[in-house]
Amino acid sequence: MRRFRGEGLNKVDSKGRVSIPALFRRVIESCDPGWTDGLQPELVIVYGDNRKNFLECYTIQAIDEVDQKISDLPRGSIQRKMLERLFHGQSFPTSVDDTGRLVIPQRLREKIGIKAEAYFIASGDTFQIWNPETFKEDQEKANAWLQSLPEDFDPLIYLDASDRQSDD
Amino acid sequence: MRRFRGEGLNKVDSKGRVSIPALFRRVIESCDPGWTDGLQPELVIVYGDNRKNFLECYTIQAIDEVDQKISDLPRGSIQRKMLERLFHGQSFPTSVDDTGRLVIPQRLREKIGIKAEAYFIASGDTFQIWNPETFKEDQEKANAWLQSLPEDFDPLIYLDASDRQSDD
DNA sequence: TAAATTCCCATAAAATCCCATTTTTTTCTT
DNA sequence: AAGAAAAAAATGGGATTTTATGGGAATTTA
Repeated sequence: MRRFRGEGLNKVDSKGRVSIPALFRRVIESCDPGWTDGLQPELVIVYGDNRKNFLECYTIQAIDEVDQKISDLPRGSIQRKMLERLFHGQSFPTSVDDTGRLVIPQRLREKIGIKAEAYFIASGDTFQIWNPETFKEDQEKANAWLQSLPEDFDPLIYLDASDRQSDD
Repeated sequence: MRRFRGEGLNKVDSKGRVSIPALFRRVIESCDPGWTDGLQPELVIVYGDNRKNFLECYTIQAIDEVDQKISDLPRGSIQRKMLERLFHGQSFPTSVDDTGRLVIPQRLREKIGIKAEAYFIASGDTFQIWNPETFKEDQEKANAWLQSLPEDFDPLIYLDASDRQSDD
């Protein structure tokens, strides 16, 4: 499973078009089982969680995994209903055009307050699209929190804390 | 099996006509084995479950699967009778017209309280048609529930809860 | 024959496609 | 190592196509 890595700031034009950082495109392509050179690689934008002020972009492989897990949940359960709404209803399937751009529909741009520029940041097997201002604020909060920690604190300690009982 | 994805709000005119979101049409077409370019793709509206205040729309493939499962049940069983009534009796076969619209009969519009607008939302291999107001209320309940959870709660945790017992 | 339904056509807005230009990055050459 | 050439990435704009929607005529239904 290839992972996204990196960040980028690109312009959004009046039609909502924005270039996807080239490195991200390589991942989107390789994680779309139906993609082959010349085609437009597909992806899915999930936007329904109101507590998040960014768009979360899933590769086809990543969203397929989510879909599979959802269908493993009991029919009629509240969890399943909620996740179906979020991932099936409040999501937008789209593709990367032949110039490497994505079109973010008006409604989604408004939702996260994007106007002239969009900030991209990798997040494991998804990447996020933010209003640059919003991201900056969020980042400052994160920095403040880091600052509150002892001088010699190393975030990597979290890694050792998570027991190596995993399943991958 | 192609899945529906996305949502949309469209106008309903005095004749009961309403555009089906274009992305949904692609799925309806590809899931109708008898469909070919130029024809009107078919689908089935199931409306009998009184606990649900929306219409559930099945592709031909999806309804065929349901029919198959029903016919696997023992004849005369209460379960079979109930499902036959719901899916065979209280359902309405129809098709998408050449302008991408569906006609919702008067009776069904009244059942779910649709007047000037209809809200569409994907739900796996079916999609639902709601009165926009009704959906909003329902969604607010879901949001309230989300809000009641810890700040950093991630709905995805439900996914991980379902054991990695899969077969892929 | 009145009401409802279907068919046909029209149009504005939005989304998509196609092509061109500018920037940036990489490669090649001296 | 500097500069030139080439390749890749980012961006801009116009033309074309698709959507969503409205309305009237023809047809069917009750």
